[in-house]
Amino acid sequence: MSKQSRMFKDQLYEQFARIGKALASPKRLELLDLLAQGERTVESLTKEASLGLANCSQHLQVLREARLVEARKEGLYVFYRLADEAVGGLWLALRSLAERRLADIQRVVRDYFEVPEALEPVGRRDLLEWVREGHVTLLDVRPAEEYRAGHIPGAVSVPLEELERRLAELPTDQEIIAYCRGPYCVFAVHAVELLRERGFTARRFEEGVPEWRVAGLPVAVGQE
Amino acid sequence: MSKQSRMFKDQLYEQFARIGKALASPKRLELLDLLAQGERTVESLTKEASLGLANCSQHLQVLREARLVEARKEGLYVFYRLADEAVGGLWLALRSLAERRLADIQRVVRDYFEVPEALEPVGRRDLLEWVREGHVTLLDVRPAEEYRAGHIPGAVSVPLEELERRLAELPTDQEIIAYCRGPYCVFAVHAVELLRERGFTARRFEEGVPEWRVAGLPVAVGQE
DNA sequence: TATATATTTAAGTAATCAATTGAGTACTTG
DNA sequence: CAAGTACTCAATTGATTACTTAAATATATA
Repeated sequence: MSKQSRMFKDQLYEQFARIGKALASPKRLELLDLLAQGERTVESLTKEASLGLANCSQHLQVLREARLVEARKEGLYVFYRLADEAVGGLWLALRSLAERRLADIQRVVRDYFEVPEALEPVGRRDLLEWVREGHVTLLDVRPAEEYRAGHIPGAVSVPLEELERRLAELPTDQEIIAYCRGPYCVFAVHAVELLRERGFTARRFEEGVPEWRVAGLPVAVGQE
Repeated sequence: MSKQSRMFKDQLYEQFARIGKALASPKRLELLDLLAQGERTVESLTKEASLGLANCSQHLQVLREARLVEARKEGLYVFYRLADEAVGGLWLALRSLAERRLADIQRVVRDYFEVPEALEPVGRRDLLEWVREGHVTLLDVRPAEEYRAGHIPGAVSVPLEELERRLAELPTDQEIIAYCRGPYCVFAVHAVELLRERGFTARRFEEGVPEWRVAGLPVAVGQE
């Protein structure tokens, strides 16, 4: 092989590896996962991911240099967001490959979730239809900010924190389907537990908005 | 957030990062790219990727620990292959995101390829049909081994190395479409150059078998 | 059984990376 | 303009990583 051709390949794969390197840290993946819910400030990411502020900022720089995220400044705050819908897609592809191939993940999840729930998985199309026809109430239990950044059409926002004192708003004669950030988020699990304790019929929808978006389904933004 | 929940998340993202870390080295990405063409021995990967033998073996171990590749032993040789079709998919997703977001890639490619070719891109479905109806000759110019491991249905194998002395086998009254490993492989570019010099009508199809496979299109295996 | 080949493993070194600390910058509010 | 807040930058630490060389293992062949 020619020296030139080797140089070309080295440069090329070096570039591809910029993305790979950005994906090589658990904390950066957690940040990407959070950003897949919508844009957030550094401070809020810091708290949610249990990072030091400087450390978080540096991880975000790494993601930015790989062009996976972008930032905008508004007053004191810097809001970071995914640079492209395909970034969320890549993250989900990585996650789904890991789920399938790494037995340790299933072990970790089982140890923590231990929720046999036994709910038949809800299909996405079915869900949309049920909601549109008013047969079920779809509950988004994430923080209100994330709901505003994007939610499943027809969903009602009741953040987990407010759920207990807003139970009166919910129907007792209809099934409630709760969702949150995705399969590894516990918000919806807790919501379903609470709802069942209080006599509601409730179950969990395991997917989140990023999965929904990547599947090409409509995502609503803004207030209810 | 509870300490337990933090521990869960740390363990979970740690697992996802196993895949990310495996993708964090240019040489490993090059190995994945080669393996996407079909299984290969360590020695052959070593040469193709310009690596030291021990170094190559170690990179392959890293990929194996991330469960991205698998190995089988046959006599003296160890053959590595992608562990799962989704691994090829993930690699192509990463590559395509990089192509779109990293301006440096376009620069590197332009500097090296400088082939204005001006060929209208051939659609995949069209290509299949033309080949089936005998309107064009589809030429696979990769090493014969890679052809056997998987090729576009209807393609004829003439490795670039053998092309010059096998020109007589090719039609002069029909367009020849050459393809190789994918958009960054130069085999097909050189093949088209040679063919045109010798009076054939030829152009390049930029995709390779991995792209074809991931798109869900049929891939033929074995001899012609 | 001796020898050759393909691969892995071990040990060592230089480079890179994650996280922390403390200082510095940019912006807002009183 | 002074004080506070959000964020970034620089310097340091310890840990991980890439690559090399040399030795070890496994299989085939003479």
